[in-house]
Amino acid sequence: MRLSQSFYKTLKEIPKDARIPSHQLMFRSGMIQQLSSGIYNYLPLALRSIRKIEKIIREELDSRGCEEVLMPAVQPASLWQESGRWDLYGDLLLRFKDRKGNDYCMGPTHEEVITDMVRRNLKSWKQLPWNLYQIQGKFRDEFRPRFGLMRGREFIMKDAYSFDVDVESAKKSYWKMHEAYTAIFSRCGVRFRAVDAATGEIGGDMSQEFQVLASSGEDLILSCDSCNYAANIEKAVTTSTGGTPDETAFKALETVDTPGQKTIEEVSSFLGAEASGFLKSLVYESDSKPVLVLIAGDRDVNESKLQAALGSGVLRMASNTLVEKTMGTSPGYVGPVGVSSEVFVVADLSVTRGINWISGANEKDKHIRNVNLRRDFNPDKVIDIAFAAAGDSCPKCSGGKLEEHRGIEVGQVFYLGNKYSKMMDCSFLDEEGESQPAEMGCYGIGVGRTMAAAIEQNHDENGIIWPVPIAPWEVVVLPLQLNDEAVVEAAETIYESFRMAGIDTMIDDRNERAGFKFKDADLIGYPVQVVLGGRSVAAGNAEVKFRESGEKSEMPLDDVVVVVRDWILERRQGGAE
RNA sequence: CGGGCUGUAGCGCAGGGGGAGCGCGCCUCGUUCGGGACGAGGAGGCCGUCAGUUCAAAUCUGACCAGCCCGACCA
Repeated sequence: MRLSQSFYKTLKEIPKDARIPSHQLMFRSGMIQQLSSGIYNYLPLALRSIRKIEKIIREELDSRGCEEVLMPAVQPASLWQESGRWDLYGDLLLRFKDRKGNDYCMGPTHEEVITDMVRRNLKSWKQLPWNLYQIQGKFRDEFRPRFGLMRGREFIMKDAYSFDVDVESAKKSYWKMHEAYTAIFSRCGVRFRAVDAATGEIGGDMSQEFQVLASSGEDLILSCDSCNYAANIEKAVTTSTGGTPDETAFKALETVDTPGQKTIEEVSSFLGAEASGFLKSLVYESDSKPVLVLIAGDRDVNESKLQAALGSGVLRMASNTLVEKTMGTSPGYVGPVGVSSEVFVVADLSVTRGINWISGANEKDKHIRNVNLRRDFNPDKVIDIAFAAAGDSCPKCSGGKLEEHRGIEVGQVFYLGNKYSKMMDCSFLDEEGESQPAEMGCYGIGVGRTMAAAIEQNHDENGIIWPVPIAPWEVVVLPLQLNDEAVVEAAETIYESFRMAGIDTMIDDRNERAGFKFKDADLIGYPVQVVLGGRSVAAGNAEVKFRESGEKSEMPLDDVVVVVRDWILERRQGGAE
């Protein structure tokens, strides 16, 4: 392609709405432009990269026996009513009516449609397993779109769904997709980790996210410094830290006045005690029933763990009114001692680690010292409901400590079970002639987000540094003096040779000054720049610059194509560390 | 959905009751030509929309719309 004819425009200044590097660079390099909040045009540069990511996905999935389909972006409400999600999905679902007044939505995901599609065709166990995927635009009316393609409302997603005869083979399908994802992201040239993930409303306990490591990531992940354990903080397990507390060291309960001191911070400084010695007592409302939650003062409640532990549908912090009604005091003075047996009490494992806690006294302006498990309160459940944190012991190996990283979730694999197949009657006859619901899995990859994450991870102050496998163009040829015939001829010859060699090549044939072209080339991030300047060409040479290392080398014009081609071919298959 | 901010040329911004401006970008000419050149000339805006106040509104008031930030939420 000739840059002089290309539909693109670079900007020197950073648009004010772009906050993170990938967004700024995609904007500045002319890859994307915003049409509306969270909705973008993909210009040629961006689309080329996206197509490459899609090609990698297709190759890895097709070679593992998956088949591509394409489902509609617009979906009838009836299917969503059947699965029960028409009411559950909330405002994230963009709904509208057609001319006849029937309800529709823009598909935010395709479990319903695929389940419907499969059930029309599935008769016998002999047909399975199936694994169907598509690459589709999805729409989710995000509360807060941000960071460009990182969290848009309309976005390109690869979603796949597996259908198996039983749990065992469904898990095989799951791990096969896990393997495919590992191959895909390696080939895209990003540094990533597969981490245990929370399963949200769908339930089940088998799900992993593929997280690209980047400081701007929205997700917090924890990984062990000595084994392969890694999990999203939403999911990361904490373990009990102590043995049996020494009951002989229990001291007598003592009520203290703490006028106006409500938060752990306030009370701890008022009493001169560490936050870790406090028993934080929170009242939640789980499916309209109050639950008292106890946790060490230096820990935070992980609501997704709590929700899973309680098996609740809707979980939220109780209103002040409900707290008063349940505990007889306002938030700030709530504690576990003397709680009505009507109230369900859940304690985090951290509560077992210490003795002589300080907690609220269930009386305004008063706290109690020396509160002890079993002697003074008996939780109905003691279970891991805390957020894990950096420095915690690894739940999987002995001696390992957890480290914290930020990540961008680019993919998730999910074992679904038979929730949808049961709800929507997607079943087959097994070997005994019995009707069985299919065991399902679903698997997503954010295609645009993967591209953004790659930029987030691979850039410097001058611009993007594309990994070769997903670079829009692999090489740019830069003739520096268009009025120098030898330069132009050398550039055109090399450009043609690259094209013949199957290298994706751009030639910057614009009549611009050298510095201008260099800046643009660095910004757009071509992995290789072949620079043809008057002096070098006169000496029979070209200069080759590698974007990532910044390394430049002068070489004979005749060698350029072979050297650069070999360098590119070595890297096309990706394989980040 | 709560709290906050912003809408003036393609981008970044200044102005703040009576002439619509600056930088970058764009067009023409000349000089320049290896890290976003310089000079001269030029094109480009219903100052987000609608209403109100006023002799007069980009400017004041109100409503609405849009975008952004913080929070809550999230496959």
